[in-house]
Amino acid sequence: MTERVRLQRERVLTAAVDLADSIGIDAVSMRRLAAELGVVPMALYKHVADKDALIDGMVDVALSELGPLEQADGWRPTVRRRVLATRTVMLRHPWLRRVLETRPTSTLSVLAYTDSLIAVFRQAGFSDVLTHHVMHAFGSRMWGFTQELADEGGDPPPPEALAALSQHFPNIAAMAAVAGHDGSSVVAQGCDDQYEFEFALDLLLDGFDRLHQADWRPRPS
Amino acid sequence: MTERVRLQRERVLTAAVDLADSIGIDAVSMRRLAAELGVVPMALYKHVADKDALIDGMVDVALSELGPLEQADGWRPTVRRRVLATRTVMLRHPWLRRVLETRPTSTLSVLAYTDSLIAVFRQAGFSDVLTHHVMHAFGSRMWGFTQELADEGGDPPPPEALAALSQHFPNIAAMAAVAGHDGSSVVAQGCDDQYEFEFALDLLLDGFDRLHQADWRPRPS
DNA sequence: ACCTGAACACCGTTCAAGT
DNA sequence: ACCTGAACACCGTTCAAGT
Repeated sequence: MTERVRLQRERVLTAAVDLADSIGIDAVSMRRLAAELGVVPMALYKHVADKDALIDGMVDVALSELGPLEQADGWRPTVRRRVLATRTVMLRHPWLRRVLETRPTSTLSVLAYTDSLIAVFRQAGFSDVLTHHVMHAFGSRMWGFTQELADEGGDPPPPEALAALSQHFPNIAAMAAVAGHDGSSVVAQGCDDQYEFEFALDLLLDGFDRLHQADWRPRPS
Repeated sequence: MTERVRLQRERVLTAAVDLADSIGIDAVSMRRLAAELGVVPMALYKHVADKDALIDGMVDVALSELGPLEQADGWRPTVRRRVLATRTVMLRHPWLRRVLETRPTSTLSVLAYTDSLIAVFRQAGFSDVLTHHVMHAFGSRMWGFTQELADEGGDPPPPEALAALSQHFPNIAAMAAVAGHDGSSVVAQGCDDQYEFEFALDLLLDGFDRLHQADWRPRPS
């Protein structure tokens, strides 16, 4: 009985995840989701308290694709591997980025993920204070997403717009003209997000490592 | 005539900013804003094309509180000062964080801000490639906001919830128990966001500096 | 006791009717 | 030519009526 309810709830949540994957989270409404499942909108309220609970559940479903954290070698490769694995989940569910960034409420799976990452630093001998700051500095990058600076998706801008842009914003234009690390122009095919993400990730990890090695501690006040 | 239209538009936008500041951006609707201004909802559409344009305009208004970038000393204090100044604007308009994070479209003021920051690095002799990566690594932190890891606002959790939390998530609990840099418990009064932001900012600037000093260049592929 | 259709209080935006 | 009320196509959620 409760087993059946759980299954029904799971079915609702995975349907919501699939729907968000295909039509975007903004288009996922209780009514649309109900239609997708062939039920009346109100039927959903037996499985989720309200729309907020639905989204929390969607986060749980998506994060469940992530296995438990595997700690084989040192803290640094462990964290790196973990975050990059999380990143692949984020790429699979593009709506997840905004949901995690936007909503302050933490579901159990979010807390569990954060907890397991903190554990890696602490077990590696990071002091609690340093770990605290390190996690703040990590910020949303611990979820494996880059900050989107520019449009990213959508059509490339028309040539005349590019000309106007480079006139008004020569520095942005110069950045856009930088060749990707594979030699191709960034303008042509956008940034190599994976490369940029790993660059920033390694920069952070370098910083963490350096502070840890130097036995960083807070200034006495 | 066009002057009058501009003034009217400005009035609509600043009213929207004030409204978002006081009741939150989610509660700002075309209808609510119109009511605030004592006009019929449709009247707004003479000054803004649609709600997206309204929000773009709100971003412009908020960012206009920021003066032009002042470059007196080296790149590092210049960038640091600039970002911390931007942070005060963000704190004044809490809705701005989500708007900037969420919407990929860039208004002119957003582009101008980004361009002026890029200029600082380039003029300091950062190569274009390095500047590119550095701006990506900077990410949304160039806007002066920390990533919100936890709830932040709202009521503090009840004691029994804390007990349950520390049992299931001992590492998160340990982080929460870390004393703030002024010696007070974080649990009692939340993190010192300003401190955490500057910590992360300096960590990034350290990394940028180190790469620049070492004359970093991309690996040949 | 359970289910659900209608209804409520909202949205952003279109459009035709009115001046 | 300008303005605007009504209307359209949506929301999330309540609640009472029906079985």
